[in-house]
Amino acid sequence: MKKEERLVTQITPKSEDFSRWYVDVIRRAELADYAPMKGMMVIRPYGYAIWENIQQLLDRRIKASGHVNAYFPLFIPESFLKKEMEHLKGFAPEVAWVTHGGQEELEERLAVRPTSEAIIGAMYSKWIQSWRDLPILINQWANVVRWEKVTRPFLRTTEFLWQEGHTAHATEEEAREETLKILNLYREFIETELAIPVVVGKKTSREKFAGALETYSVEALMSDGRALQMGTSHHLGQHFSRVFNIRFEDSNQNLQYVWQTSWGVSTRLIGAIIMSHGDDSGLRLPPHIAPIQVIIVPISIGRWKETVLPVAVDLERRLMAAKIRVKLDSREEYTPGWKFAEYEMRGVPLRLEIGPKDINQQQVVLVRRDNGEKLTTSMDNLEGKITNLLEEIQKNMFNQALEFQRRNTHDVDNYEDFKKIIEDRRGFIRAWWCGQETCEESIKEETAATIRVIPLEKVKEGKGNCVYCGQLASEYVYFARAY
RNA sequence: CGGGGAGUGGCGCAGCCUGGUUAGCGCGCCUGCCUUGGGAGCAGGAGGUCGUCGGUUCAAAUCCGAUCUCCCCGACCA
Repeated sequence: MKKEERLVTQITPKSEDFSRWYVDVIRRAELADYAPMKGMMVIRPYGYAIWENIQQLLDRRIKASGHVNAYFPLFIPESFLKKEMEHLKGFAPEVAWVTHGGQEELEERLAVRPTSEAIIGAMYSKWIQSWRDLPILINQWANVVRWEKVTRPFLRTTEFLWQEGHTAHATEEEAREETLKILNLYREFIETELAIPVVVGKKTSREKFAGALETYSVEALMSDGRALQMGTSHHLGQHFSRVFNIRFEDSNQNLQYVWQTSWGVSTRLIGAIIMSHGDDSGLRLPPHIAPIQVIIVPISIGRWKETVLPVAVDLERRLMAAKIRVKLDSREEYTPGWKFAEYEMRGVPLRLEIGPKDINQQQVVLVRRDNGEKLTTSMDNLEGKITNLLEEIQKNMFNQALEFQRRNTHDVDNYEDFKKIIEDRRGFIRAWWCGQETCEESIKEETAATIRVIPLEKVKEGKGNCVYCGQLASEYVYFARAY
């Protein structure tokens, strides 16, 4: 959209200042607001509705793959957290502690969970005795607290909402299979429902979760060229089962430690939706998760209340019956033009305009948020047409994002190009890496880019020279500056 | 946590350097009239202990100190 045509003027243009644009969108679209405590935000109804849709669509998948939901305590005794040292070290700097109960000082401090491996591990040791008790496939929807130094709405807040899955298995193979199964579930969910293309793969040991054997992640490229980790799936090995003593007797009467996994996605996904799809006019929401999929704006001219409004009400009823999330904005105090701009900013995928002219012709005007296309269509089988159109918008948004990701993924074979691209254009950079942490570290220091993933699906076969040290390398990996 | 910038009605800002009596402007909000196919117009009106705490002074939005919060750039994380 050209500058002079911009109707949404309360938002800083994306090209001018991405960070301000991001915060403007969040506040103007009323997704969230800053709370009076550092790093904390209130998720407002419109933003929470998006989260509820995300929850619903993901929860369905989690359950369909054999998991069940449960709820564990918010507090974790310090001694539990201390059992796995690597885990403790990873989280210690950002744990909030409860030291008093009312006036009385506690015997033992309680951590406000930064994640629940410890408390869940402690419970699993009580629940698991036999191979017949396995696998345990539990998920919980919860809030966690991490005292981060730098915060940003949805991307990194002191408290955030997420789901965390925690499973226990009899064998390592089974645990690894579960880890990858969830990784794929996340990929499919994010691409299908959030319309965000991702790359999936394994984290380097430097980037893996504190206490995990292996960490896998789902990464996406935001429209400013920086990468965002959208979800992680960890193969925990037996680290936690050994310290929490989670043992079972197998069918050969041998006592064994279980193999575990944990995995999660958070309200950060909302940040990813904003940054992947948003434009200068504000949000663009994929239809699958949009709280309002269709906004009906009656054109209020003359005796519109007697002529236009009843038809609009009827259309709303019809679309609702067809399970479309529709809203009719019949407020008199705002002009149609104002409403057009307002719902564009809020990212509503489809606008339905209906005025006196349309009623004479038995038609409506539909305007797509994804590409601005305006089409006139008859009212016959409008439910069916809109249902199809929403699906088309969903797919188109994914394709637009995929096209962006492709254009901003660069294969490089020398460090000079690497530095130049990271500096000028950002995006994903794919290059050979020798596997040494020193190269990874040096690249990070010199370019601020990190290895996002070692992709599961090989991009290139064979071997090449490490982009940093030049030694023979067998991993072709994704680099990017990340959030 | 280091470097830079900023907090003034709901939002965006001016005023501060060079203290001075009723703290302005645009948008928004309220009332009325009139309008309504891309954020209408006119008239009237409400709303601010100038982030917070302390200090200097006859006098502080303005000067000094502390503190909190936000934004940007760097080291850690969903």
